[in-house]
Amino acid sequence: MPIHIDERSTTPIWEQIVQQVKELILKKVLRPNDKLMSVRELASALLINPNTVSKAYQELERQSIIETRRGKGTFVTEALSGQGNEQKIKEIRESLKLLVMESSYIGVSRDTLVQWIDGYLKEWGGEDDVNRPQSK
Amino acid sequence: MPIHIDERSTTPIWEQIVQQVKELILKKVLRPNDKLMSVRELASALLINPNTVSKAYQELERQSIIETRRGKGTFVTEALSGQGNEQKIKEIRESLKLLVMESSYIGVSRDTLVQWIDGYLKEWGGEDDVNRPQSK
Amino acid sequence: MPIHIDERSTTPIWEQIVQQVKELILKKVLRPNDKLMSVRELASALLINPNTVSKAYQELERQSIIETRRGKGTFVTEALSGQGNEQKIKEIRESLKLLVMESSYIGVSRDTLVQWIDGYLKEWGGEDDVNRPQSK
Amino acid sequence: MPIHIDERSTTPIWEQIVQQVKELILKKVLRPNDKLMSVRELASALLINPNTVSKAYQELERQSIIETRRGKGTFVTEALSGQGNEQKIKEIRESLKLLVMESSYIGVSRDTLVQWIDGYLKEWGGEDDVNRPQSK
DNA sequence: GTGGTCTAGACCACT
DNA sequence: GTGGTCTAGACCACA
Repeated sequence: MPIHIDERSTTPIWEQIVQQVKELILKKVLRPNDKLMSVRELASALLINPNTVSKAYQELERQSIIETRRGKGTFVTEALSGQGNEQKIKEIRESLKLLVMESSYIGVSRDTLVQWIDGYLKEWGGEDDVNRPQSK
Repeated sequence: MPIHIDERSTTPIWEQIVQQVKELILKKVLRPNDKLMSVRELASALLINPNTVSKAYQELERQSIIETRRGKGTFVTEALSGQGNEQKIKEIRESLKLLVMESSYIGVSRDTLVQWIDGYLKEWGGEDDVNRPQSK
Repeated sequence: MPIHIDERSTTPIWEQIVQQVKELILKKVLRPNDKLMSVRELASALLINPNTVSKAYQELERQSIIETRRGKGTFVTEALSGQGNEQKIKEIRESLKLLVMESSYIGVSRDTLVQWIDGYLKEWGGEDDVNRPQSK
Repeated sequence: MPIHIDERSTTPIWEQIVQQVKELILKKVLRPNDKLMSVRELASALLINPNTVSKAYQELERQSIIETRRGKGTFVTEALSGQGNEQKIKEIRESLKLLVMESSYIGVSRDTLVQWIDGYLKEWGGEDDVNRPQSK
């Protein structure tokens, strides 16, 4: 569970953790029912405040990506909901819009963007529906 | 120059203004040498503090997107240089990565993303007609 | 971290701070990873508004001279990259031109100018000793 | 008397005029007792407000670089004072300090600076004491 | 505790 | 009229 923090980054540490856990799951380094490091373990490993890790875990739980089983620890949830969270989609579209705008300004072409997207998807496992193992 | 602020959003007001001005330029509603609303005008139109507008304008100027002429007002810059800002590209790639991650989780396919991108680019298209009518 | 403000000067306070911080770094009074005074501390020390200090710090960060770590404070950046900023060079040449013009008018010779330059460079010299004593 | 204004520049127009007049004198395009264009002439030539030209001329007069002879016009003064205006010297030293600081940051060497200085002096007429014709 | 954002209102230089 | 700067004081997220 290799997570590393960039202290300089402007994105909050707890958010960096959230993002990296998600990435580890997409990359299948972490799989459903795998146990995460405890809050204290991870905090001391990263040399940060346990509160910060806790906040990250809470956010991940809120997104139903992990779940805590009392007395046992924190685990990756079984199935990742592919339910079209409308709110989330809106956010993604908004982010994408800004991203395409910025790309336009500095001269990054459409095709380059698409290439980058494909690059990431390939890196994380190829199949188009990696995130919905039960369907199909 | 229709700008509107989302008070609830977590992104700072000044940044919302920056983004929307950029969008207006991409959409060619604002064209090179066009005058922006004055700091005071825009501030009272949006019911926000002039300082906030000022900060937005200063950031836009820093990015060479607009320029202020003393005592005259603020204007859209002549040409948008496509200088390959490496730092900026890094940021875009990072954002894109997160965005693709989120998309995977929520079940948004690669093709949908590409469609969205093409949609935005088309919307800002290259036509040279002044103030494209929103209808059509 | 001795900074002092000239209230009479026409150059903005925030810019005076920027300049003096830069000077302190060149003089090696401040070194990479050193922590700057907090916005509030410096503001109350200088009897100015925290916003003004903040603006100075933000400008220094924009120039990659310092960096802020959330909730921790503001620190001197590791390495000063000598990236050949063309725009900046143009500005320097312009300033230098004016300066030489003024010098000519007032009867300051070329050699005097060169002496002054050497004086400054020597003052900020390359020695690696921490906090060079002003005495000696 | 070729003067041109950069509307985009952040330095005030009146100051641009002051600088360029000084430069023209150093370059000997304008010589002692030469008549300057009238305020109105110059203003309409530059498409700017006469007040702005007036302000520039006032500043030049304040520095004893030009003088107005009532009913006759404005003229370049006879001899340029080489008196070591202490205040002015202080200002020059301060500017030079900042300039050298900035140069250090972006990696412009001492020798480059000296070359630039020599370049300007040569451009304006070579002799070291161009500005004090009466001595020697 | 840290820095980031915003408001309210003031003054200034430039045109 | 324009934008730039500063003050006073408030609230927020982050650690």
